[in-house]
Amino acid sequence: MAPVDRIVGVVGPTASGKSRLAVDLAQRLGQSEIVNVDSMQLYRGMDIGTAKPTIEERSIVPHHLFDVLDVTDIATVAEFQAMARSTIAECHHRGATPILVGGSALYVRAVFDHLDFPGTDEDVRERWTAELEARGSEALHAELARRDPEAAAIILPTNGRRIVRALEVIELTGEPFAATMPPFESVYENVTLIGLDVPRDVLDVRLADRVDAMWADGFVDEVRALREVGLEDGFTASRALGYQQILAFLRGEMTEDEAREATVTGTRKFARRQDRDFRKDPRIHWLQHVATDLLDQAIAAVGRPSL
RNA sequence: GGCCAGGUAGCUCAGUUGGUACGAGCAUCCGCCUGAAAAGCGGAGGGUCGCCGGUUCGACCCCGGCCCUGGCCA
Repeated sequence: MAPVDRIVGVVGPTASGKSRLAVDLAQRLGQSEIVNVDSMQLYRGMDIGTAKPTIEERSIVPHHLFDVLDVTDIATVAEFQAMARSTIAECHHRGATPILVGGSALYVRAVFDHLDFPGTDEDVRERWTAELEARGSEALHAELARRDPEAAAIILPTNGRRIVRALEVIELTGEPFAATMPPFESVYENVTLIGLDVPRDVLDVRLADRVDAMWADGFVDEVRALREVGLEDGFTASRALGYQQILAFLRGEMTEDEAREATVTGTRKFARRQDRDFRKDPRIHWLQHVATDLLDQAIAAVGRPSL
């Protein structure tokens, strides 16, 4: 009998084999369901470029939070946090173990950690964004220093986006903006986080091969089709790796080859950042992605929850 | 074979009338991140300035020779 309210998380850089391990784990554990924790796999139609599990793979084990947004929708952490937590609650309600899989570090933390996102307001943010464009980040930083010296001391004067968000929160809540991240402490009781460890040189080869494979699978056509339904207007979706570059190619801003190259280097950079981010989380049990007994190790780790 | 341009950081290139390389972008490594986290911001490491010889107090920069790359001419 599965422990009550157990949660498993599988994290790691892109192309490390998370999806595969998750399905294997689900089958071995039984009574398990997979929950996506990837900001771009949220989008309908973004399949090839996000390496989304196929429909067949998803038919083996229940999968949640895939294909829940249109490319014109804006993905936000706060909304994702709510969706993910209620999905976890639903899994537990039906006696299943949710296995969360994803590479978006902040999204992972938003699910597990004590993160409370202050609200947002389109008009307020637009106004500050306009101010940023008109006056520059230095001037806005000075403005922030007047309203919230502590936040201003932490946020760099060059980081326009954080300054705008801080000003927005201060205006909305009337309270100072907490400019630092909380410690790695879970809101849940029984969590096991498994990280897939892939040496960087190995990862580089896998990434390049995977981008080539995506191209061969019709990545460009996928983007072309999504462009017809408004991908370029999608604030977040249009920035996804590969999609961003192919859109530039379709606009004639670069050659197709340059787009592919840029996708490879962009993905490599992203994977390194994911790796660095996850390394900082002391709760993660790291397993070698090539271990022949990877699944056994993962099962063993689940037997010893992180917290 | 002759002429021209060029050989400076891993890559693409700036730069100095001779006085310890002012470098930049990309890459690499690292840090930050609370409603765009496949996004945004920042820091660091890294160069015997093609090779050999000469001139000079001193050369990456001047002179000679050589090697390599690209282009033009034959």
